[in-house]
Amino acid sequence: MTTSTETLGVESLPAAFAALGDDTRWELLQRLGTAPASATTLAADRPISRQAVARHLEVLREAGLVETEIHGREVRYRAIGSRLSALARDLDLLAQGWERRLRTIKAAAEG
Amino acid sequence: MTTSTETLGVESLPAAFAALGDDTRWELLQRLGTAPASATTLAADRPISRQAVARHLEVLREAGLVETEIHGREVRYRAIGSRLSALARDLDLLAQGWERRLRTIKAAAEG
DNA sequence: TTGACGTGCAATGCAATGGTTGCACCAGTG
DNA sequence: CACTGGTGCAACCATTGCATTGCACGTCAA
Repeated sequence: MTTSTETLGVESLPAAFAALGDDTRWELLQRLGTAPASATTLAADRPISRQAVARHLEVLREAGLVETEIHGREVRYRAIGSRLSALARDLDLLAQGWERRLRTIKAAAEG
Repeated sequence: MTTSTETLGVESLPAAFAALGDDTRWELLQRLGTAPASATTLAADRPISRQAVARHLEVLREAGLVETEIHGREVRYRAIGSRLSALARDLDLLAQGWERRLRTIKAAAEG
């Protein structure tokens, strides 16, 4: 479970995608990929409230895409790159399987 | 735009994820990765109506994840593996960048 | 041509989601 | 201690999204 070749498991993929499928959340995640930050900090240069940001961060955390780090009285969030890598790996594996199978079917249909 | 190394562009990623972030849609997509099928066929062995399935398929089509193929009076949908591959590639690139940057920051903070 | 099947479109109901504000609480700092 | 700043929790509202049913249209087969 700690190797770099681990996968998320097909069951959890939709959940992860649901977390990534919101513009604000995606923007926040990208921002956290730059450097860790707190909900208050993130909300500062954004048109939405601190609570709204915190809610998004919680969703990302539940999806395993972000981790928290206590720093005094503030909670800093950081993106977990390895999770995204695992996601990418799973996707690619699926895609390859489909491509192969469907190519076979298509060839059979045309032949 | 037709090579196997193309990417989707960061802007369209959340949209694609939103399409993938629904359980029913994900299940349908996996089913289409097995073999092409029509909305009616797909709805047959599923607890939801044909119209609901059709709506999901439309979402997937708009996200560029499936393509249609007219066969007589029926519309068959097939999964587009290359799209998923492109998505995987984009994700992996982002993840790598984050991992590298955040590692640097973390090292600086601990040192 | 008639009947049956596959689609598409529209109106509707209900649940989930994303946003807000207000308040209470804890942890550092003067 | 008093104050300030960052969190967390709760109530509430508006919008979106998923599913439904009903109907109309086109197309293939008997």
